[in-house]
Amino acid sequence: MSKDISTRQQEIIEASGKILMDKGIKGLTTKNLALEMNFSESAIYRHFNNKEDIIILLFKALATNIELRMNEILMINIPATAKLEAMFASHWVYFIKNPHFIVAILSEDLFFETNKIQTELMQIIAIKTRVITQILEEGKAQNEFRKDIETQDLLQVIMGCFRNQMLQWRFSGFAFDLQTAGNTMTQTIIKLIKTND
Amino acid sequence: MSKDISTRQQEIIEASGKILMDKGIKGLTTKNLALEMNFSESAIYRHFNNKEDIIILLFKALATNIELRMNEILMINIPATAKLEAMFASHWVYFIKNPHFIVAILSEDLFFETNKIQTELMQIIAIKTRVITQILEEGKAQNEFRKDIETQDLLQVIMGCFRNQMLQWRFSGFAFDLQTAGNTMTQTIIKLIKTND
DNA sequence: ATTTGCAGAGTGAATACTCACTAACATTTT
DNA sequence: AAAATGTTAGTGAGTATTCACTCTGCAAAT
Repeated sequence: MSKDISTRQQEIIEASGKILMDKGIKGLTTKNLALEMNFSESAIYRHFNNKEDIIILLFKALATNIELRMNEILMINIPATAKLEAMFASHWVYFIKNPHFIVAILSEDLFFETNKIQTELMQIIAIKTRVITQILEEGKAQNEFRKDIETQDLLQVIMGCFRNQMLQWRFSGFAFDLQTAGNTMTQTIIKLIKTND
Repeated sequence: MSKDISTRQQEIIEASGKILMDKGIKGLTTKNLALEMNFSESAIYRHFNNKEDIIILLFKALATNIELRMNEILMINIPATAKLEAMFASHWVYFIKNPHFIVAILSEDLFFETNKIQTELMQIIAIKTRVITQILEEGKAQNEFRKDIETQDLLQVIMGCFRNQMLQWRFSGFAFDLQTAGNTMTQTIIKLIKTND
């Protein structure tokens, strides 16, 4: 139960990511994992106690990355609107590079698989909630965003739109340009929530 | 391959619904289904060719119901805003009564299971798209909704918010009052998309 | 000499589905 | 009315397959 991730563990969660992309959550089996790693099924258990731990490490990597990127954006001294744009843009870039995370994060079935996984996914949602809430409050304070709607409610709209965008991309088989579609969505949201001129 | 649904088939898809609620999509096995029906596993196959057909019939029932309810709302002679409210309200009532459909509809894994199921789910999305688009266009024509955002983009926002609301309800274990939360969400959306006074 | 990384063969449990057969009932023929 | 025939809805045992995971042993690195 060491906390450091070995290179082999890293390789295994990368292979898991590749499988998620190619065959979806149902394809993420020990057999396919061994096949992808070019070693036997039993070799997996030299590096992980069980399959759940692999998935948890995968989510931990995502959570760490999101937290890092988001905190960076929060610290820059720019208007809230620009922060919102930067936040979305950062996500599109990251998910285009790592689309397997979308497969994992959108799987409701995975969410209900075990308590540990559920906790890990909640953690990611909590991070996003915190960041968006902060940006919204900031924007309201600076008179960038309308104040006639509760921050809580605006948050739901933004989270919903974001998830919907990812879902559509995944359903399309990652066919369309997420960056373009994502930016359109971002501008739509900004139009909706900004103060009236 | 008769088109009419027998009472026994009806009972089976109802049992499927109950299982979806109690044990989620992973619990929907032939074993559990037989247990719920108080007969043997093999008896299932007297009424359905395979498990897929059960799920498809389940979705067909949902699609038929949505289409019926939505068309009814579209025909009433009320403002587009009221239609949007009525549409959402109708959904909350229906899903509170039939929460198992939420489990089914939110399962991405089910979506990617087979082509037939995918087609069936797409059908439901298509119906919703058509209805919301029509309401939005109507609202724009009547100067109820803002015209500076493409209908297509507003549609995405609404669909995203709706799905998000259902997802939260499901994640909470159907704990909170969907009607109250749903109405708040509806009012938020209306505030966002209505023309400025 | 011990640990590490792996292979190979295996485990039990679960999965959807099939098979031969049966009891109860309905319809048709005698 | 009685017998023959067919249908419907069920059983219980069994199928092949897949799943996550384990046990034993071996070779190479430390």
